[in-house]
Amino acid sequence: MAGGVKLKKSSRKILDSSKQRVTAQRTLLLDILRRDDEHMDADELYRRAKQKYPRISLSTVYRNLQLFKKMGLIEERHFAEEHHHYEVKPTDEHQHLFCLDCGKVVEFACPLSNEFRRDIGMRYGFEVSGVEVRMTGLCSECLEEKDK
Amino acid sequence: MAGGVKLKKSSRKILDSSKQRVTAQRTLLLDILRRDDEHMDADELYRRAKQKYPRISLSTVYRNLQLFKKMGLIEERHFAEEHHHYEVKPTDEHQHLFCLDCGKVVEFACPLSNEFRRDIGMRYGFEVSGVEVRMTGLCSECLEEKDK
DNA sequence: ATCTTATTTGCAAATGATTTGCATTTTCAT
DNA sequence: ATGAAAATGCAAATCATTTGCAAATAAGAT
Repeated sequence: MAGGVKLKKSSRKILDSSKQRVTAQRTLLLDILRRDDEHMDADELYRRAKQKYPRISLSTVYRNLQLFKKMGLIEERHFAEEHHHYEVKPTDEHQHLFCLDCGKVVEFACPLSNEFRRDIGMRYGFEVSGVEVRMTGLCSECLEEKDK
Repeated sequence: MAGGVKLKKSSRKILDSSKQRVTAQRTLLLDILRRDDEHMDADELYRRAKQKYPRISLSTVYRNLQLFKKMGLIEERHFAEEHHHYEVKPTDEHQHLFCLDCGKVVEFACPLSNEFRRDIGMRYGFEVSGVEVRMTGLCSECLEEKDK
């Protein structure tokens, strides 16, 4: 198996079929985001992109993040820090739980959120398009750590 | 009834009894936050404080917001923007719904969140201390606006 | 009421994340 | 292949927030 990790559809194709210009940098960035799907921040993405394409600039990273966001490919998350994190738009909705001590982020499914969305939307006359649930606390490891 | 708007307990007392130094600036800032309880950002708080105390500096605002946060008096909200909003810690938990078009923020009660918190905490071995639900969408007015 | 010292303040400069202007390069439809 | 429109890299700008430092002030001891 030559090549690398597989992606269902090549990032090139995604870009091409949404009539966005296909540049090496843009394709690479989308590849990384789709392959290493974590909660990456702009700088981390930049560092990873540089490994393959050392001349890439941070502005290009930011500009493409904006584009992917507009295209609906990724979502921007506002965690407790001052910078943002991005993740490929999940087909299966999931929410975040994170540890205030070690910063670990756990994703969890939240089947209630749809029901919920409808209920709240109705009540306030909103057409709700997104639900985000963030829980914070201490993970088991950090709790143990504390008990010492 | 002379004076102004009433606060259950004076901000001065709150500060004093938690052995924080009571300065004019600090008291004023806490007063404003408690009185005009909205989702204020640092700059808005600064502007309002300057009306009473024109010499106050923005750093003082930021430094005291940090302090109030540590004291558990206020909470920092990370909305979609690049700056933060603050609100007096609500005794009754509530969540946020907001309009992507006009920016309006609606608070709603979310009785489910406690049930929820326990369930998720259990499942992942977390001791969950905070739940935040953010819904985004379009409010009725902006929806109408669109239909024109 | 005054002295003493640690804290807080205001200001200006620093920082960190993100954006922008511009000259150059690249893509893509012709 | 050619040219207009869009994307890139770089450096400088911007925006929110933080920090260093000297001067001002609060609170406890005298």
